[in-house]
Amino acid sequence: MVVFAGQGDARRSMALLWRTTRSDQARPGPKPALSVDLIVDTAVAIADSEGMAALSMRAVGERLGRTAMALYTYVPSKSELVDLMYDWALAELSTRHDLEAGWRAAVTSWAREAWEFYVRHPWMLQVSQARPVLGPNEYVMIEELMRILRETGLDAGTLRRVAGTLSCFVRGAAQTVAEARQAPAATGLSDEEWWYARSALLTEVAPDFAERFPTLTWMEGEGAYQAQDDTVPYLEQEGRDTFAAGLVILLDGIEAAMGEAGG
Amino acid sequence: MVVFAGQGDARRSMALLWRTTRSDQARPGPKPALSVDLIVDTAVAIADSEGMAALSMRAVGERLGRTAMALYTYVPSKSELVDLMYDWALAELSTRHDLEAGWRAAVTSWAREAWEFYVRHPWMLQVSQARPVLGPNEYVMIEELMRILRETGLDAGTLRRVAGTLSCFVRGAAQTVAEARQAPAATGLSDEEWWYARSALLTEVAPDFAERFPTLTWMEGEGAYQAQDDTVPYLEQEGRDTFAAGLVILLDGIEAAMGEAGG
DNA sequence: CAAAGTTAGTTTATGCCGTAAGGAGTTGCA
DNA sequence: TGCAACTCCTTACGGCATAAACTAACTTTG
Repeated sequence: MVVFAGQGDARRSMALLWRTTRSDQARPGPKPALSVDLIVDTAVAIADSEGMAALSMRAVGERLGRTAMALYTYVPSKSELVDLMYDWALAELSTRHDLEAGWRAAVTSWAREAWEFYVRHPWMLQVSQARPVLGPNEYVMIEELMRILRETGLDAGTLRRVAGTLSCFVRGAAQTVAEARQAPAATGLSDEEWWYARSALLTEVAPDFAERFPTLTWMEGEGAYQAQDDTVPYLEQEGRDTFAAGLVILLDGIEAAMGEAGG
Repeated sequence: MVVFAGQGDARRSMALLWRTTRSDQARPGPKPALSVDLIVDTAVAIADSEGMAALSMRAVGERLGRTAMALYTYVPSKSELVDLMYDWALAELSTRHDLEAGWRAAVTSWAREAWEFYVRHPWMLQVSQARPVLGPNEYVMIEELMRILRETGLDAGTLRRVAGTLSCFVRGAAQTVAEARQAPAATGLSDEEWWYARSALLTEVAPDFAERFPTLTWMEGEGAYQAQDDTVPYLEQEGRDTFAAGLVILLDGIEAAMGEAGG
């Protein structure tokens, strides 16, 4: 019997994720002033508003009027805290998309919701996906997508691949917009200011741009990079636009796969 | 006339990216023992083999037999170094995909190459996409994809959205596999060991798994999560698999869009 | 009721990080 | 010869996660 390194820690972190420990019975020592839930909530608030880079044990502790070390009574390490944040945030996703209007509408609503969720919590995209956290809400999210996709009649293996493709796309599309939103605050420049300054430098540094990049120059001329709506920052418009179009492309592709499989 | 914050730095970083500074003329002071290229090369080597987290100015300096501070003579800051690494690495992508066999084959080869590239340089995926680096090789990469896609006959706006969708998907799919590759080294556990330990804990912590997640349980039973090839780690197989299937789905979706547009 | 044991939270310290500041040594040009 | 420009170093600051040792609060046991 092999005992894997860190298995004891794994047990503790799974217990935290699935909340299987009972803490109602009286225990010696001072009453805890904090709780895991409170710490996770606070950490999520920091990551939402100031980004993952600003999330430190000190910062969380400070918001709660404690030192960084105080948190270690509740949570084994920062990485466990991030795992808890990850699963905790996923709880806000809805679990029952309507299948009345068909799988296409349901997938669309699942994807839109997930996209908005990631844009709202951009730090989620920085948590590694391999070796998933395996918390309850992550399973709920996957189960929900699979439940919808099963309506297509595709076999289980194809379903897994389709779901993976959708997830990759939604995450990727959300990341672009999330980064676009953070950029102005991070650099102190609006999209327009930034682009104005950069494009001036670009013609300075690459005066032969049009010859080197003819297709891009053509697209620029066709107005492919023109803002439609002046009230929304350009990069955000482009991101939303790409997501909407990409989703249709994917759904059409899935329908094609159903046709081939005789679904 | 507004002068934007950081524009002076922006000029220097653009000059570094596009290599428009000449250093051949004699200058006072000791001969530089290092060079921007050498530093960028070394930094890329570290990020490739040990991950972005292991990339520090001290680490780069040490490999070159210098202190961290020595690098600041060549490169203004770590974030500029990362920008240089980003564009430098992109240079290895090929610029002339064959269009003889049609756009589908060309897009497939572009996507495969990009996917392999990102898996080889996973740290690339951690460099923000909004406010792009705007180096020469980044433009080459986009130009090449657009050149291929233009064969579809779609309008410029649609092209932009299709290209964005493809990029999101390729990046997302590559990220999954890149993380899967790093996981065993990071945790000291193979996929199988890890899964074995975790699934034991999972039944402990969620004995009612089958009722809570019926679709996932069904898929498991159908063998959707079964490894096909014992010589390749499971997560990597799944990632490759998803990428291949997703690409076909996307291409079919693009064809559908061409049909609608009468292309 | 007192001693013992457990727990929450603190302070302190270690070894990382990016990088500012200032100094030492090297080189080309006046 | 001297100055200015240049490379590279040491030192230092404030940040980070977290280990270790401590205090103080509380329950349980004798």
